[in-house]
Parts: sequence; C-alpha cells; structure tokens
Amino acid sequence: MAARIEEPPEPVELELTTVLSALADQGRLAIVRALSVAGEAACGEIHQLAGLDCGKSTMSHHTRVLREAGLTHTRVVGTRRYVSLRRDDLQECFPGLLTAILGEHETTRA
Amino acid sequence: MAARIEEPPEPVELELTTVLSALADQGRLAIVRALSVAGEAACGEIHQLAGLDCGKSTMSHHTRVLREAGLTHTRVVGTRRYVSLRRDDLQECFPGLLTAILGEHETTRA
DNA sequence: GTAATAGTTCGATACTTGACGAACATTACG
DNA sequence: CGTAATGTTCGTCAAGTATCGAACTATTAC
Repeated sequence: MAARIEEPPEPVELELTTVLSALADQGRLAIVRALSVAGEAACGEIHQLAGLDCGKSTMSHHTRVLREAGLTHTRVVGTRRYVSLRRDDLQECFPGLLTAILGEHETTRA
Repeated sequence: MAARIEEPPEPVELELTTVLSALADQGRLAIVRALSVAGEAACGEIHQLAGLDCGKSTMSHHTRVLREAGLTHTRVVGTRRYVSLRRDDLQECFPGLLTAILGEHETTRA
C-alpha cells in the first residue's frame, strides 16, 4: 500500500534511548543523513540518496523505526510517502543531539 | 577477578553507531550519567550511584559495552576498577554528543 | 476496468543482546 | 597460608532485531 487509512504513529514524547536505538544503525543513520541533506524525500528516493542496498520491506522497516522513535515525519502524497526529519521537535527534546550526530565528517560508508 | 593481566580494550577509533548502541540502554545511560556526576567510580559504586538493580555480571557486561564502545576508561587499583568517561576523546570524535545526551532533564528512572 | 507504481504488512529465519547464576581470578587482609 | 572483597568470564536462556520474499493495498496512468 501507499498508505493505510490511519496516519502512522509519530510520538509526541520522545524517549532518548528509543531515539538512540533508532540511530544506532548504519542504514538508518544513512537515511537520517540523506534526509538532512534532501530535506524531504520519498522512500524510493531515500533508498538511492542514502545508498542503501536492501529490499523494500527492509527499507520500510527502517523508516518505521525512525518514525516511531519520533525522528521523522511522514507526509502522504498519492502513492508516495515523503519523509522528513523532525528537527524542531528533536531540538526541543534533546538540544544539540541531532547536530552532534549529523555534524560528523566520516566517509566510512555510513 | 579484579583485573586480567591484559588491559581492557579501549578503542582509539570510535564508531558512531557503536557509541549510540552503547548509550541506547536505560541502564548504561544511567551509568554514564552517574559517571558524569561522580567523575570516576568503581563498579560497585556505580551500581549504587546509578541506582541499578542488577547482578554483578550484568553490571560487568554494561561496563564492558561502554568501554568497548570507547565511552569509558578503566583504571585498575587493587581489586577495584575505576571507571570514568572519556570526555575529551568523545568530544573530539563527536563534538557535542555527550553534552546533548547528558544535558537531559528527565526524571523517569533513567 | 487493467496495469503499473509505491510502500506496507506478514511470516520466517538468523543473529544479536540483556539478564542471570556459577565459577573463576586477582588483590587485600588476618 | 586461608578468607574476604571486587569484578570478570562462561554458559544459558529469553527477548529483541535485521533481513528477506511474497502477498497485499492504495493510488495513478492508460
């Protein structure tokens, strides 16, 4: 499906350990970095931007983890789901966290 | 044991996902916070300071994860192992990360 | 309507992780 | 020396997670 009737869960209260768990994965970190650059992207685009090499279901799993952790927002347009970082909410809950994680300068495929 | 002959591994190159994994646990987060306050503490002390409720082996497991992730340094004195945060190394590798994580103001048992 | 597109959900599998107790190792103390 | 104190290591178990393919759903295009 492109979208269920119900909107995907995006928590208001973000838990630090949940956020960190979501980020503690090379693939999802790559997704977050790609989103940081692109601003907003559909899953298929993210797949390319982040240079991920996985199936659709895995991709869907990762975006779900990010969403449920409160890291991303999803906007449904047609068959597409545009994903973006919840920068403001993150900054409010955990000031400086996203910056610290994105402010990385490594090249090691992450 | 209080200490094996060989010193425990403390990596020089810190990997972000590994660091985040180590921090993505309530117990270890509590340990890191306790260390942040206490500066340095032996495992038994940490156990109390962090208000953890687990066996020795579990405690040892957590300190090992933190150490191997590069978050902590261990100093052996007699039968005790004094653990402390590698603030400088962390700041150098991931500027602002530790601050962002410690700069939290939640009271929820974490 | 039919087919294509974009993603989700389901079920299965393999791997990782957290927790525990028991046994061990090292040092300190008598 | 024997004993206590402090942690580590090992084996085990339960629970969680990453990945995949297949089936499904909703929307768009023809």
